[in-house]
Amino acid sequence: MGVTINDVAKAAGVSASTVSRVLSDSPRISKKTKMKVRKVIEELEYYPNFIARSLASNSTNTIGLVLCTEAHYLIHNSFFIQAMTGISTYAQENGYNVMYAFNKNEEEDLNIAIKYVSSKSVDGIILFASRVNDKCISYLKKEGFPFSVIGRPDETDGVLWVDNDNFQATYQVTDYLIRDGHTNIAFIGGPAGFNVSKDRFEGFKRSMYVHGLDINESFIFLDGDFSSEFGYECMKKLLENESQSLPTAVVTCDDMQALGVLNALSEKGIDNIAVTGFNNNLLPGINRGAKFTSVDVNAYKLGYYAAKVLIDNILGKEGTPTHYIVPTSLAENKL
Amino acid sequence: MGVTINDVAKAAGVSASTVSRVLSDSPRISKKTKMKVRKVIEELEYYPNFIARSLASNSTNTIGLVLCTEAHYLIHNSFFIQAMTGISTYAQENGYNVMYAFNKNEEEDLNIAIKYVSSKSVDGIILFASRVNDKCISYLKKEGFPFSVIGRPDETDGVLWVDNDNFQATYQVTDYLIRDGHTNIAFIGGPAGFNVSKDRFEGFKRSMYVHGLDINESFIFLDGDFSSEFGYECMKKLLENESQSLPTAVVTCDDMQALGVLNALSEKGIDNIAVTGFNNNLLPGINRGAKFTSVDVNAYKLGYYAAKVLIDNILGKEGTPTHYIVPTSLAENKL
DNA sequence: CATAGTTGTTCAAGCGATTGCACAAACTTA
DNA sequence: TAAGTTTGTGCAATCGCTTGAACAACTATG
Repeated sequence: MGVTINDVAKAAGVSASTVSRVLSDSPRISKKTKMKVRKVIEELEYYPNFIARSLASNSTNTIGLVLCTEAHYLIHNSFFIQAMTGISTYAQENGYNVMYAFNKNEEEDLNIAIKYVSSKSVDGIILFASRVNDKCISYLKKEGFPFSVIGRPDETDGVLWVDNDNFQATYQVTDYLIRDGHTNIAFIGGPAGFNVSKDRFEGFKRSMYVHGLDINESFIFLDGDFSSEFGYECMKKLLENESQSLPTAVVTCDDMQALGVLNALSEKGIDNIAVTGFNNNLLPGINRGAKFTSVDVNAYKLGYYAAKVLIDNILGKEGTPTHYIVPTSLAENKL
Repeated sequence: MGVTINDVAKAAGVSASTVSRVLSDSPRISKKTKMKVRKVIEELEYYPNFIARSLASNSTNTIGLVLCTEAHYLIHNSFFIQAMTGISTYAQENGYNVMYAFNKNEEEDLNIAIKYVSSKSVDGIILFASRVNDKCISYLKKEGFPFSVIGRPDETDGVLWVDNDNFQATYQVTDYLIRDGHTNIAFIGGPAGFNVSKDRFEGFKRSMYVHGLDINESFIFLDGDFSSEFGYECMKKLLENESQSLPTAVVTCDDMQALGVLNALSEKGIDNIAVTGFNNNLLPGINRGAKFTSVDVNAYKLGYYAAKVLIDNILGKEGTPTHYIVPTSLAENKL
C-alpha cells in the first residue's frame, strides 16, 4: 500500500536509519548520500508515517484545544473562530497539527484534557478562557503537562498564558468616553467566575477614580452573562428607574451586551447615549443612529501567541516568554 | 512515566495480549479474567497509548477538516463554527478526534489534504463547501481515501455528502411570504456557477407558480455574489425604477445580501418591506423596523451529519446512507 | 607504518499496542 | 478412557520509524 522507509532504503541502497537521518537532515550523513536518498524519496513519493514517527519519537506534533462554551454563545461570537485561526496558523508554520473538542461544561473540559494527556494524543494543550479555580489548570499543572491558557489564570506561576490587558482595555475605553465629555457612565460586566470580568471592572473603576468621577452604584451591573439579553435587561432597568437621570454612556464587556443595550435604547427612540462593547464583532451596518465603539481584542493574535508560547516551550526554545499581552484597540463602528 | 499495557499485564498476572483483549471486550476472555484485569487497570489508572494503538491497528481514530476560507468571511459567518461543533459532537460520541487546518486558497487546501492522506494522520477527511471542479475531491477520489463533503458536489457518484434542500428552502420561505399576503416579490440570487444558486431560484419560481403568481422580470436579480454590496445595489435599482411600484417582499440568498437590502431600505426610511435571507447569521436585534426572516441552514446538523456519514462509512456500518439532506427552518429575527 | 581520531553508515533495540496462531486445560462424547 | 471439542490464555510477529552504540573506512599524527 504505502511506501515505507524500508522501501526507500532498499531502493537507495542504504539502511533505514540512514533514510531517517536524511529526513531529519542529520549532520552525520554525507551530502552525497543525502542527495541520493532525497532523489529516491522524490521518485517513490515517500511520505513518513506520522503515527510511527510519533510512537518512536514519543511526541505527536499535535496540540489539543479544550474549549468549553455554550452553543448560543459560540454562534454569534467570532472570538473562537478567530482564535482558532491564529492557533492553526502558528501550528502549521511549525509543523504541528491541531485537534479540538467542544465541550458543554467544566467537567467535560476536564475529561477531554485527561483523555488527551493520558492517551498521549497531544504534546500540549491550549485552554480557552480560564475560570476561577480552573480544574483543568490544576490538573495539567499536577501532571506537569505542557499547556497554555488564553485568558490570564488566577495563579500565573509556572503557567504559559496570553491575554489582553483587560484592565487597560476598559481603562482606555472609559478614559476615551470621559475625554469625550461623559461623566455619568454605566458599566455592565460579565460572569463573576471569570478573571476577565474582574479585570474589566477594575479598569473601569480605576479610570473613573483617576478622573475624579463618582461611580453611581445603580449604574453598575455585575455577574451577568455576555448576552444581548443581559445587556437589554440592564438598560431596561436604567431606563425604568425614574428616580434618577440616565447615564450618558454605557461601558459593556461584550458586543452582544452592547447590542442588547442598543436595542433597549432604540425601542425608546434614544440615540444620544454612547455605548461601548468588546470584540468588534458586530456587523457593519447594524448600528444606525447611536454611536458605538468596540474594543477589538485581536482574537487572532491571542490564538497565534497562545500557540507560539506553547509550541516554543515544547520545543525548548531559548528565551521564550511565558506569556504575551496582546494589545487591544478601539474600533469605531459605523455603516 | 506512563503506565503501559505490560505494567497492567504484570500486575494482573496475565499477558499483554489478554489485557488488550479485555480492553476491546473480546468474547474470548472469561468474565473472571476481565474483572481481575479491569480492577488492575482501575488501580493503576492505565490509559491505552493512543499512538501505539493507532500504529498497531493501522487507524488513527481521527478525522481531518479541510477549510478554505478568507479571514473576513469567517469572522462574520457563524456557519463554520457551528458546523465544527456538530462535527466535534458526532466525533466525540464515536471516539474520534478531530483535526482542523484553515487554509487561504485551494492550493493550500490540497496540500493539507495530501499531507493528511500521505502521512496517514487521519482516517477520513471532511471538506467544506465544494468548489466547482474541486481539486481536493478529485485527489481524494483518486486515492480512494474516505471523505465527506459539506455542500453537494458537482458529481455525487461515490461521494459522501450532506447539504440542505435548497429548492425546498426558497420554496418554503416564498410560500411563507405569500401566505402572509405578499404577491409582488423580488428575488436576489447567488453566483451562476453554483448549484445552490440554481436550486434556490427554482424553489422561488416553483412557489410563485404553485400560488398562481406572476414573476415580474424586473424584480429578479441573478448571478451576483453573496455580498451586502450586491444586495444593496439590487435594492437601489428597485427603488430607483419609478416606472413601477415596489415589491412588498424581497427574497435573498444570503443574510449579507439581505443586510444590503435592509440598509438600502433604511436609507430611504422604508420599513414595510419584508426581507428574507439565508444562514440565520445576522445578530438578533439588528433589524429594527423592517421585518426580517432568515432561512436557518442548520449548520450544526450539517456538520453532525457530515461526520456521521464519514465515520459510519469508515466503520463500515451497514446501511449507511451516502448523503443526508438537512432540513432548513425559518427563523424570525427580532430581539 | 602503527596509532589515534574522524566521518559515514549500519545494527538492533526499542516505542506500546494488536492479532493470528499455538497450546493447555476443561469438558464432551462415544 | 481415549479421542475430539470447546474455551481461555500466551507467544511472538508486526505496525514504521528513531536513535544510541558499534563498526568500517578513511585521514591525520608522531
